[in-house]
Amino acid sequence: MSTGGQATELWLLWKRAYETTRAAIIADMSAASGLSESELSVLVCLHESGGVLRQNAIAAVLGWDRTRLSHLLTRMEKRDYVARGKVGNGVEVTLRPAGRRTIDASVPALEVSTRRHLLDRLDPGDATTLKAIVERLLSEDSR
Amino acid sequence: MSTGGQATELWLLWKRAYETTRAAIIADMSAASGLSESELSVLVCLHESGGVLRQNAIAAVLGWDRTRLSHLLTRMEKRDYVARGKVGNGVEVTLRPAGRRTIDASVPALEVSTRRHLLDRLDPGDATTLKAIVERLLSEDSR
DNA sequence: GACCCCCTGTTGACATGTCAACACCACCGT
DNA sequence: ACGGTGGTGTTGACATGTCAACAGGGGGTC
Repeated sequence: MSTGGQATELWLLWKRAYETTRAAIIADMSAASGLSESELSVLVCLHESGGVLRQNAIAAVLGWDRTRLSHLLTRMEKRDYVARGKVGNGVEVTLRPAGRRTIDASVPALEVSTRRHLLDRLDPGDATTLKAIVERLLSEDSR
Repeated sequence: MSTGGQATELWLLWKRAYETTRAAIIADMSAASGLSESELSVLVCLHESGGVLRQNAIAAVLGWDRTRLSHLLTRMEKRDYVARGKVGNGVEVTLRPAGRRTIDASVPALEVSTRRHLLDRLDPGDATTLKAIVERLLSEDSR
């Protein structure tokens, strides 16, 4: 039947589990706040940094392409979630009241949703192990 | 600094690790075969099932939306990777020679790539644990 | 058979992401 | 001051995904 090797098999399983979990969390968050996944990511970034960040820094934290962020911020600016201002070389992104209200409401909802779809489905030991594993994957960046 | 709870923190870490790994594997596979991630998924599905599947079944296996698959298959049909034929209620998707050649070449490349970016970065024990964890996430489908 | 309902898939409009080309500014050496 | 170079963002064309509306077959029930 399956001709995939060990590594492929693990990858496909991981992929499917991640995407299933992701879909569930996105659905929750979209219902709770009307935010898309990307918008939420950006707002969480800003929230955790006090509300102001260089566009550059956001892209780095999220591991995103500059272009993608630029397009997204253009859309978010229109909805008045954030403002952009030139700073020397680059651009500074600032959380605006509407964005702050939304993200303040979303952070607790996100914790509830991630707990329900992820943390509560794992044994306490597994949660610890999973965290260790992903941290190792992220740190061994001999990319 | 960060005001996220435990569950959110774990989720964001997992997300970042997954997306980083995914990007690396996609880059490899795109270079090796010219296939996009979605096309590869569909071809792997067909490959593992002997070359013929109901459109319905593909969507179920991949956990995809009907619409997405329909659009993608339309594009893949044009490139002659697959053919579609009506069967009773639904549609049967068949692997065509060009598609078969491509996937036959890609399966070994995928194993190499997933080994390099995922399996080899984990301790043997961690690999086993990760597999167990994702299988649990997938099976406890009290969705 | 006529009707109804569910399952399957398609279509078109729109949202989002990607890619390559470009514009701009800061810094550096001369 | 001048020109070069690298880092930063934007833009437009295109690829891909999502959503809601629709089309049509199968299998019930009467």
